[in-house]
Amino acid sequence: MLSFTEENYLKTLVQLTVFSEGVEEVGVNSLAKNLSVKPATVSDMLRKLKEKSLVNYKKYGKISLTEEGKLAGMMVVRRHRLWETFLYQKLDFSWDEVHELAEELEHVYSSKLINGLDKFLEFPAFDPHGDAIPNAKGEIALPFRKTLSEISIGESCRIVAVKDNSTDFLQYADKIGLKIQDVITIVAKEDFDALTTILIRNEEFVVSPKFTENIFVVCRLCGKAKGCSC
Amino acid sequence: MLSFTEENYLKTLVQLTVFSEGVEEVGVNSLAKNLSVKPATVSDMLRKLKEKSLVNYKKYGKISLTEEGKLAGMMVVRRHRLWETFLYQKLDFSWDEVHELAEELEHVYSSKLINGLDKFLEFPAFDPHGDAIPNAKGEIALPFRKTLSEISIGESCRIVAVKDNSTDFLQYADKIGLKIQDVITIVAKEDFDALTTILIRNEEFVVSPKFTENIFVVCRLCGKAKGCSC
DNA sequence: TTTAACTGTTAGATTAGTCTAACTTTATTA
DNA sequence: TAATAAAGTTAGACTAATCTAACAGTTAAA
Ligand SMILES: [Mn+2]
Ligand SMILES: [Mn+2]
Ligand SMILES: [Mn+2]
Ligand SMILES: [Mn+2]
Repeated sequence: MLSFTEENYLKTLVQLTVFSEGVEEVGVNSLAKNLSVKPATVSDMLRKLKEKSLVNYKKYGKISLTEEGKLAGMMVVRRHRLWETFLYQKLDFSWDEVHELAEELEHVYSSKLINGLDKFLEFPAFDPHGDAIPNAKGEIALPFRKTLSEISIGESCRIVAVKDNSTDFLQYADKIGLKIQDVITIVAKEDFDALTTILIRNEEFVVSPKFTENIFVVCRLCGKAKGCSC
Repeated sequence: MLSFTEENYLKTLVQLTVFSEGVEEVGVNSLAKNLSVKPATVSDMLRKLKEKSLVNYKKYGKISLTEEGKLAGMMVVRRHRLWETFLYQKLDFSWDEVHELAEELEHVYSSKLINGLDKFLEFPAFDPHGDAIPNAKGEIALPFRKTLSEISIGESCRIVAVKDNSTDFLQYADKIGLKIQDVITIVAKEDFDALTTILIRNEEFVVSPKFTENIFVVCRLCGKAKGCSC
């Protein structure tokens, strides 16, 4: 049995490695920052997680997940995203309200519950933020995606997900009418401060790099992020 | 904010007083037994609950809930029973599977979640075990009910709820085909050991007092437990 | 290559919730 | 009423998760 806290460490490690293209291991400070605890606390906990064969790690070394740890972390992500989908689809929560509650619900462990929920929702592929939901085996389709900040002037793309799940960001996105699957065109971009003018449904908005870096997009025609020849 | 543990103390106090006809206060030992902890632990916790004005209590005295404590305890019961209903109605859990999971889900606090769930389930009045669900204000219709053990030979009654929520008991009830709203007739009862022969849907079963004391019934015609003149 | 900056570890303290063992108060029974 | 039993409290200890402060190891710069 894993405690809430252990599960949070594993989930965060999944986010920091599995979901971070090209990153296989992290340091104590980075993990501590992402968990909002002090490095000393992480050092301690790592001993316990290593004891349970959930992480690969040695003193002063880098941290990575074992297969077992990765699976456990993936299951937390699965539960989180299924609950978000439930709240959004069935209880009429908005996409900026679901994350906080899912942080708690994700720790209620029961395969029967979570697989029942999956079936009840008719096996959704994505959560309300456009993130893929791992299946019962902990497998997930890791998509190649660009961020909106990588798109050039004059080009169009399709929003598939958001990186930031914070209330602030999501409510701002709502305010300018942005939705998953929308098409965005880059109208202009300042070299100086990267302020970008975008076009959504015939309306223009000036947005910051903080915004454009938080939006995942693919080619609006073929759905690919890399090697698209449309 | 109340911790899981504090919520469990309050919920148990509600069960031991509010839901126990004629009982207004309990002792440390009884509370300890019901929470599966030692009396010393309860003594400690009572200081904290008193500090927060959730219980009335003084050293070596009896324990009762304040209005505030009662409301908080009722909300835990509300969450518990709504989750049981959700699992039973929407995720196809059987009535002997829901209790354990609801013990965890009941501690996820969010009015929006719980009132949303209530609405989604179309404001159910009873949980799968026949127990009334408190409303959003913590109010509940406390029914007068007898236990099956109080019914005389030759009389019939209608099952409205079960007292025991344990897997063992509920699976046994399933095995003999017992369901909420069934009509039961007392065929015979031994003075010696209170073994009782009952009739459900034209089948006879011999059951123990442990069983008959765990079944709540009312008059099969008027639905009353007391003062029925049918 | 030596120092400075950064990264990570350890020691000691704290809090919540629990326990056992010893003690105190209240209730019951002889 | 005095002895005994039952109920309840307190002291001291433990675990998990956290912190701060001091220390140690690693990396990068001067
Ligand atoms: Mn989320
Ligand atoms: Mn999400
Ligand atoms: Mn229950
Ligand atoms: Mn129930």
